[in-house]
Amino acid sequence: MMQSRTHNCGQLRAENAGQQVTLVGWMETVREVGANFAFVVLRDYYGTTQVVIENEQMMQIVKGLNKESTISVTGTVRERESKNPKLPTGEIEVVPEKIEVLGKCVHNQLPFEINKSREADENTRLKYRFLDLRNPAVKSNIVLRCQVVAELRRLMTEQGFLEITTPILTSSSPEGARDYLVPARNHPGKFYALPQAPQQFKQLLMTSGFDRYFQIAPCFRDEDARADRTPGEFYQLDMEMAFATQEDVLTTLEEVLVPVFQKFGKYSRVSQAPFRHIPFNEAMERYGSDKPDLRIDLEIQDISAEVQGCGFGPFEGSTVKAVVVHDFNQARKWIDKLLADVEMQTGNKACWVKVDENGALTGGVSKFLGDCAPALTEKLGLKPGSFVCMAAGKKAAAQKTAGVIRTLLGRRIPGHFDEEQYALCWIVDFPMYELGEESGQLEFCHNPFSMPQGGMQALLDAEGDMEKLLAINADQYDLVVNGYESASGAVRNHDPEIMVKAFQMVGLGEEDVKAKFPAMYNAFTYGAPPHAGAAPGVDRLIMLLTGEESIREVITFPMNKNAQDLMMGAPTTVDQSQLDTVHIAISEK
RNA sequence: GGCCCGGUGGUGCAGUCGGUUAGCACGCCAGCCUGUCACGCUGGAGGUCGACGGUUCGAGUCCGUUCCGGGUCGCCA
Repeated sequence: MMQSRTHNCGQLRAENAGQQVTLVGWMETVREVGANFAFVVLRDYYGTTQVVIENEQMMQIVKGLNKESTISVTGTVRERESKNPKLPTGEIEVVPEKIEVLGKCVHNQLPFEINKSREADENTRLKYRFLDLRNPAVKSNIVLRCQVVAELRRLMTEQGFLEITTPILTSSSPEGARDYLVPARNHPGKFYALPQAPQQFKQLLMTSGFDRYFQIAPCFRDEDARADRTPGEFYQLDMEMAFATQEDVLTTLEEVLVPVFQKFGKYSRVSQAPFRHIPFNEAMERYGSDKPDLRIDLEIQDISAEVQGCGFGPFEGSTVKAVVVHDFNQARKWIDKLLADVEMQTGNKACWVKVDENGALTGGVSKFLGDCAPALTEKLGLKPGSFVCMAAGKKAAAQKTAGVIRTLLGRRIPGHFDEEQYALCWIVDFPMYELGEESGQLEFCHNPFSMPQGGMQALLDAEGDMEKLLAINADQYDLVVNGYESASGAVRNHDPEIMVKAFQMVGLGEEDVKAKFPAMYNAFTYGAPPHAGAAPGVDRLIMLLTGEESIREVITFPMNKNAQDLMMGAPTTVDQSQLDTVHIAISEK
């Protein structure tokens, strides 16, 4: 029977000297400094405490154990002869009378050293995640995550929101990401789907009269990973408000998020509410992205008019965007790296010119731009030492490429990136429709749940006029923090007639609405409240708070890029009998 | 699926122009050490250099193919 601990390993101080204590934990290191004389560092969740070994009996026990074994140490607290001011428990040590082995580590060679696990190969870390998490530096992100989630719940609840859980086994939704499917045993050939988001359920809750809903909601999407996007599953602070406007939602979220960034953030500077509102089109023009990093002070300028007719093929008839940096003194090699990185990240080529000491264009594509040099100099405010990086193409491609140029230049050239802060903004007025890249047809830009600005009248006015349709905006908004999309939301379309009309614009009709969203459409015909909501991503929020660049650092048991859980071995094959039960046959190919 | 980067003892890395026995740090093992705390000192074990094929007198190094990982584009209503 294990003896209960009297203290934890982060607790004992000089005033405890003389007390009889029992500590438990992992044997982190053994420093042998003499015959039958050694220091053992005992580690638990709370901290570390030094145990001093002074006799042969204790030495025998310790030497028979591998590091990372769990032990119980009962003994006397003693003030240290040589104190360590760097450690909270550095004033004392425990002189053991009894050491009990609780759980042996039978491996004398660990896959990595616990305190340096962050440097180890990621696959190894993920396979041995339980060891990786013993590292306090790894564990602290998860602890912070728990605290943030608790705080989010507290703040939401304080504002009158109810946390309501919604089904995990539900029906496949026809749009959006790929679904994770679960075969239905009792219904051969039919499938449940895991929810990509509780979108329809929360809107149904609004029609049920729950005024303010939230949920720390698991969401499942079968899409490929990124550094900031875990494959498979992630969590959102999903919320929705009845009889609410866009401003009601934004204000509510500002009241929740500002304190969280202030309390838990790595940086002390946080944008104060109300955050800047940037219309989508303006964001694309000035920053080349709908998730601009406002810590970078560079902006994109349009030089399409200035470079027309200069004779440089790629610029003719194209939209041309430029980012200018003054007092530029990087070498050619640096510029080549920049261009290569832009091409890698966007698939589009960028080009450049510099301004020499006489104010003339030089280098890069300067020989093509001679005729328009005065116009460019005027437009961009060029002066000796200026560097201009340009992107050309269709409007959207040029904007996007220039956006990457802006980010890379801003981060690489000193003086343009004020990193240590949280710069928050709302991107608003997203277009309702867009032209499909492949189809060339009108499509919903984001999702069909959003209310078009101007409602039914706007749709009627624009009907049949592609230009006007493309100009219709939705009451849809994203929260952007330091260049990351951190939340997405909208004022929903709660009116079945407007919903049908909105679908008609993309060549669909009432039957399609009913087929795709049967429950919601039906519910809305029974008197629906206008409602609006949003869903901040929890994982990304924790990433921002901790300053981690990989989302896997803030997930307790993450999968790798290929959506495999290396620790559990998922996904796995299953017995034929299990397959038979759910009516699944595996094809050979 | 495309593109970029990487793969060298348990871990992290170096390895020049293709040339002797593949080097360093940490970890591991043994010995020494009574105040360490990134303990120190001495010695030792541990590697089919991701895999296959090619060029060559000779390949960790060059070429081709392939596998694996990360990043990115597509994708993510």
